[in-house]
Amino acid sequence: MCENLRVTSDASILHADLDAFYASVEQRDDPRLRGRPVIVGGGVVLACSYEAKACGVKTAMGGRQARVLCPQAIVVEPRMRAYTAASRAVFEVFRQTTPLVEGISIDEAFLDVRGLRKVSGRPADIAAVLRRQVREKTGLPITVGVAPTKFLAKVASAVGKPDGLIVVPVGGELAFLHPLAVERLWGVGPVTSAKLRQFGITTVGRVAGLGEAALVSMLGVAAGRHLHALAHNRDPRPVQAGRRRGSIGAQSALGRTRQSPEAVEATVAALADRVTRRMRSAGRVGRTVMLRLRFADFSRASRSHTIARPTAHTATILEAVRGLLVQAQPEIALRGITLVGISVGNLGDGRSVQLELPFGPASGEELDAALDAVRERFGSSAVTRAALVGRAPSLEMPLLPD
DNA sequence: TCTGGGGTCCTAGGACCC
DNA sequence: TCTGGGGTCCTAGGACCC
Repeated sequence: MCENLRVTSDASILHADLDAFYASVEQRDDPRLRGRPVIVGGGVVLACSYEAKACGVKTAMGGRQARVLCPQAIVVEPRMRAYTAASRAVFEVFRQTTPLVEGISIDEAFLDVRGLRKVSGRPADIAAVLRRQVREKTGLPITVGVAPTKFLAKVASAVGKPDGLIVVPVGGELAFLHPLAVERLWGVGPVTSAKLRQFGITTVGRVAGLGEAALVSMLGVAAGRHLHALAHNRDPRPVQAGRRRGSIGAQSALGRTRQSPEAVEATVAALADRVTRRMRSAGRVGRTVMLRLRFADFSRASRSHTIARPTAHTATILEAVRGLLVQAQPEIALRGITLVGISVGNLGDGRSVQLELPFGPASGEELDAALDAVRERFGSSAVTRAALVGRAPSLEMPLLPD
């Protein structure tokens, strides 16, 4: 019970983050692009090389603005397959370093190297080797931050970019953190940043100087507590290997010309097909179907529906989406739709069932008794997960082939 | 050529249940 | 008959991340 209280005094978490990932893959694969400003994506900048960043180009910037800032930039179409392959190769290097790898996105991950000291050396040495191996095996530059917490490791890698290694010295965490701008805190975007700056709070140190209550009153309970903890470098989250995502979705921009209802319907059908294919190949099923819309004025809306049984069946998902589309029709007619997306959440693995047992309220002891009863009846591997949902016991059991 | 294509987490209100 | 606490699930919206 007390093992979670173990204190990590060592900087043993690595945050590894590929630099300008898509653009770096393009420069690696086409020598003519090396040393030159490269922009991936025409309508919107998906990624840009450091040469383009030097002109002021940023990720997610409109393509036209990017070209004004950097007229000499070479614009290339994204090649998602190449990026996926490159990502796989990099993650292979991560997993050879330690089994405790938590992928965050296509181009970054946390690695827990605690306990590898005898085998592989200090975390700083492990990080140096990791960077060299990624460069040798994939030809890509990567930045690594090393710190005692996930959050601080991520801050360190951001500060160390590009192609760098930053080790936050033990005992020097707050000295490193406090001079940084508030925007470095995970979870501070444009809205929160504006609120904080309104009160003259521009650095992490100023946030740390505020009481938790003051932050909560400014930003709400969750965000206030979160920021208060981060500003003091309190982040107890462990590196979790094998985390699975909670939803699968796809979306499609429709452009600004008015779409007929039939055209929208056809796009939605294609999206449902794409999403359910991906679900099936990932072996996932889901219950909550969400329709996302964006309108001509860039406002957004969403509609969702939860179906009784989890599924990855295209026709079932599409039927639910059609229903949502009908619901949203008045808004679409009024405001003009420019983007449509669907996603399926509440994902399960399709190989197990959740049982919420029809008795309760339950205590931990009653849950244990229920577990024993099920194991006696179905075998010791029958229950893969047991938890109290509220006061009622919930068991997860593998779905037996029939 | 104004704005891509994925995701996560939190909040708040209402329906519903005991 | 009236009032209440405590809880879950669903829905919609919003902020944020890469």
